[in-house]
Amino acid sequence: MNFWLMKSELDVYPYDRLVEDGGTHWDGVRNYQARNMMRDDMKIGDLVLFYHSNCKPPHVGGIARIKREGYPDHTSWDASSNYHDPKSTPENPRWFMVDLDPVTEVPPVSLPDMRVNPSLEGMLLLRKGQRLSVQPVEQTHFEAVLAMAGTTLDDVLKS
DNA sequence: GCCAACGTTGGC
DNA sequence: GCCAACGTTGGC
Repeated sequence: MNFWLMKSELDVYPYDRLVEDGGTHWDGVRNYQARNMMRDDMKIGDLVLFYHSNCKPPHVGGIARIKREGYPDHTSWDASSNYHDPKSTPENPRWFMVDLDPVTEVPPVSLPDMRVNPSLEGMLLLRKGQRLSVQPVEQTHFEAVLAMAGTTLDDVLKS
């Protein structure tokens, strides 16, 4: 199993919405690194730290799970979509997405708290200047974030 | 609102 | 294939 972090702006698509919707397809990612991870590396059952960006403070607010592996992002060839890319077609899709399910909400684990936790040293999220909205997370880091939220991997897997 | 970091675009 | 210009991300 692999572990990931996915960013969502709090006022655009918060974890609450993922719960209300009973899962969602993660459309609109238009970055090649992020695309490659969604298309090639994310597997059903992988766990995701759901990260709220653009809020004070930014924080992990929930855990999600990959429900469906990478497939073409249909919004990329939808001319009426904000995410439209004229270079992407159904025959030759350029962008991919995955489906996510909510697993459990967690008490907010804030970015400043994560920054000062020695067990998170080296975590991609904490690197200066990183902007990737989809990131791999090492299992030790994933578990350390869960510990900060007062839970464990075992508990999450059972929920 | 600022701006550093980074990715993309397009002229050459 | 280089690189300047530009746009975006996202913390602060």
